Amino acid sequence: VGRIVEVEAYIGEDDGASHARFGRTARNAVMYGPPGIAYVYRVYGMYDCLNVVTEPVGRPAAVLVRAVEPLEGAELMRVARIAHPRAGARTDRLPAMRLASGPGLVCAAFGLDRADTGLDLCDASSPVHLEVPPLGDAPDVIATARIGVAYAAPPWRDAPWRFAVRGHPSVSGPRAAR
DNA sequence: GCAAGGATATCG
DNA sequence: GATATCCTTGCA
Repeated sequence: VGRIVEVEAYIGEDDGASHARFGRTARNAVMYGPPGIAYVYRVYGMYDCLNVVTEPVGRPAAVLVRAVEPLEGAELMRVARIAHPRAGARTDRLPAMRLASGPGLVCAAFGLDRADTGLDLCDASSPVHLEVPPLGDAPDVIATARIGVAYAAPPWRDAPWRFAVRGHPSVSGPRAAR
């Protein structure tokens, strides 16, 4: 169990940073389907990234889950991280708060891969699903440009569609960027 | 600062 | 069918 603390939004074929920018393909087809479904893709040949499809059928969009704060089962996440082919030599000593601090690490920690594309994340009987957290203090959320989309033309490259809990230790990237 | 590593989309 | 590129990470 974890709390999502960092995400990025990708919306429409117009979005020059989205996988849907070339239109519908075999890889991104699920983005055109109903919302609430998992879209897991592989990047750089070694990491898988979890997205939640959004928007009604026919409108390709998704939210990339970039970082999660472990709430329960952190040591199981660590085991899953160590089992990943790209695990580092220090994964066994990582602070629990950093076990899912990056889009590739979220999937590694939760044991997700591309085969999980299509899962209904709104179904509590699904192997992985979303829950609405208890109502509490409103988190302090910052908005920045999305990571790793330098290839996109403005305004998509600079659109402030990355959202993160300000100063949260589980947010991805170097401490200075959090 | 950069290599690893393979799928993806596009080009020939 | 070949090739440039990629919504990243861990180590030098």
